[in-house]
Amino acid sequence: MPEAAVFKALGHPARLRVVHELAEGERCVSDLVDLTGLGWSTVSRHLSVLKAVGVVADEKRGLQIFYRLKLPCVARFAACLHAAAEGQDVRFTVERCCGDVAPSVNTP
Amino acid sequence: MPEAAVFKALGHPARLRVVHELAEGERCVSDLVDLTGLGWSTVSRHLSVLKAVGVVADEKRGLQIFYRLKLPCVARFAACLHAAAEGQDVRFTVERCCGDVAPSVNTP
DNA sequence: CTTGTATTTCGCATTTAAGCGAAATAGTTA
DNA sequence: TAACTATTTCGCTTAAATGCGAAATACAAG
Repeated sequence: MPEAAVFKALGHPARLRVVHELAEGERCVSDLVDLTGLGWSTVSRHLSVLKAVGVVADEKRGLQIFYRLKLPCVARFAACLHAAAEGQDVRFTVERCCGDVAPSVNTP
Repeated sequence: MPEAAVFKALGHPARLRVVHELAEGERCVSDLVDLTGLGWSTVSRHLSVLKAVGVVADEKRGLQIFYRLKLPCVARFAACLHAAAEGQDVRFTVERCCGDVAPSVNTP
């Protein structure tokens, strides 16, 4: 059951917030420190957890390290759960499981 | 970030195995004890975790309590992750986010 | 009403995760 | 090369999760 590690990595509020933020685009560590309100070392550890299971990737450019979302399906699934929690519904076609997709949310 | 609790609940090998098993159909607790090889009290606790976040539901019928998967999208997402881990791809159309769907797996 | 079956709750020991600040690292700019 | 910036690693403390067996609960069958 190796994919349990992915769920586990996402099962922390701060890490999930980071994933949502990265769904909007690349961010450097200091952005994510601001976003979460946690300490540098803590954020760094969270990022290493996400990276270890392949959810994010990092790339050094200039002085900073930029993180990006490697598995977009994670953000879609999170939206699905969020909609389910609100009694709403999400309809979309997944052309490529972990690639781009055009989601839409509707009330039931 | 309330959906983090769902990810957290799924982020344990035994619970994820249970979810996969329930994707095949209803099971009673003793089935899941056999499946996981864990003790009754441990399985019961895992089930209560899954139930608390709305991933499964239980129903007492006769002498036993049957558990069923309440959020099918969980099983689909797990299949997506599994495929991604193997370098494969899953294509499907989600008509209803947490309802039935016809998935298909292909090599890239 | 007593017994038996299926499951959950409790209490405890062990392991694992979270968070922080200090120190280390790596690469940049002066 | 020295100082600076961005980030990670280390060491530590505290909190939470895991697993078990024993006891409790619920309820059906005799």
